[in-house]
Amino acid sequence: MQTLKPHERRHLRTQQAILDAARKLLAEKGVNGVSLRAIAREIDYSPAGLYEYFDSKEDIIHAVNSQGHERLAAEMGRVDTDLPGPEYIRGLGQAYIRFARTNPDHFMLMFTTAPNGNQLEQFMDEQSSFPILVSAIQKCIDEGIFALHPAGLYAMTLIFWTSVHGLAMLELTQLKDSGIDFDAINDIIGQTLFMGLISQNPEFNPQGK
Amino acid sequence: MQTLKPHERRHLRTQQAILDAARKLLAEKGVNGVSLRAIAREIDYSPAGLYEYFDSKEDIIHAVNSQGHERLAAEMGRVDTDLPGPEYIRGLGQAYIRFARTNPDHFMLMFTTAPNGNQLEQFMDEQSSFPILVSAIQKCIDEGIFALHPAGLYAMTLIFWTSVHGLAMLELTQLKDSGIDFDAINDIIGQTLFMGLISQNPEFNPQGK
DNA sequence: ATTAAATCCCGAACAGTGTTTGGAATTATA
DNA sequence: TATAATTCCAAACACTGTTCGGGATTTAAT
Repeated sequence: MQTLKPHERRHLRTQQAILDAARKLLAEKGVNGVSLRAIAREIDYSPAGLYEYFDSKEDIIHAVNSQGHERLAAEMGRVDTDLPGPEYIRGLGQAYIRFARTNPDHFMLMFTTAPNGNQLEQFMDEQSSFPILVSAIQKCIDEGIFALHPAGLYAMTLIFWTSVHGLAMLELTQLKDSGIDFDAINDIIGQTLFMGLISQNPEFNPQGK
Repeated sequence: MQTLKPHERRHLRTQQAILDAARKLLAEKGVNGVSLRAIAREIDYSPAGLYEYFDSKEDIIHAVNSQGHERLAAEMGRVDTDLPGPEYIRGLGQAYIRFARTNPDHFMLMFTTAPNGNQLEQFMDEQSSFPILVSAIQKCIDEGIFALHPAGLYAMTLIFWTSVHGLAMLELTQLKDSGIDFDAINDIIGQTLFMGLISQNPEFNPQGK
């Protein structure tokens, strides 16, 4: 009973083909290019045929977003975990922004669609981008660089996440084509947050700059 | 020649009626509720009639967004400018988040639509939210709390803007209904950025906490 | 092997969308 | 008073997500 029946494997494979086509259209034609008819054309189906695999277009989008978060987490997972806490966080932030820059439409879709109930818990709990960032903050605490903030570890993680997320969003929307060096800004923000958290640590106060 | 002709005033008034109807629908029915037919129905026009006042729906949305930025700037303008720099910045951040929370769909639309060429310059230059925040940072510099960062005043402003913007975006999307106290997080972020910038100021290093 | 059931897939249609066209009615200009 | 500009709309077009009905095909049960 461990292995799936043939028609179940085909079903899963077709589902994935639909998601792949949707992601391809998203990258090539933008959000408006992702229509059921375009997806169906891409994989040699009729529009009505897709409803055998997803109940609605919204479900397809949610599934695409879910896999998008997995990809984002995978990118962040490629950062060397042996790096010192500060440099690890920096690497994670760069990976986050690089993902947004490489997949702008996918990133925008992921973070403009409200999650689907349990999708929130999945995002916070499972092997996702947030827990990875949490572990990086914990690492800095373990190394004695940060003190555990009274508001808790998650609050400390949100400090970094909101900052890098806001920067990524603005780069893709309001400040697009502004000529701003977002990588430099990202470093400055990271540096500032760092000094801010270090200065709140009574056990760790290196003199000088 | 200073005063407009009657039909020009009517034209402007109808244009504004279209934008008001669009904003009303946006607030009441969400983004998908803003259709040309719904707008036309709201102001007793036919869908085709709207094209006498705007060339496309995209133009209407851009105009709505432009007025949205004016409203956001107006909200931030109500913060007492006589407050000390730090508290002034805090008030601006709270106004920003409050606007996003009060007009979620409008805020999302404003910051998910790429600006329209000169719309970017208008946003950076005119009496908009960004220059207001810039003045707040300048105030902290004038008060000797911050040192001017080598990357410039705008970069320093971006530090605060991206953080509060990212927090507002996450509150409306990924972390909606998460139960997180975003006002508390906002204070923590502001506090952390503060300590970070102060610690980079050689002229200002108050001992103790 | 034969029957019953589940799955797969699509043509056609429906209500909705933004947009264009052509012309009728109104208003402004000469 | 004649001409031109402006205002407004019914109708149609191409597109969207979705539903329905039924014809194949594949699976499960007898």
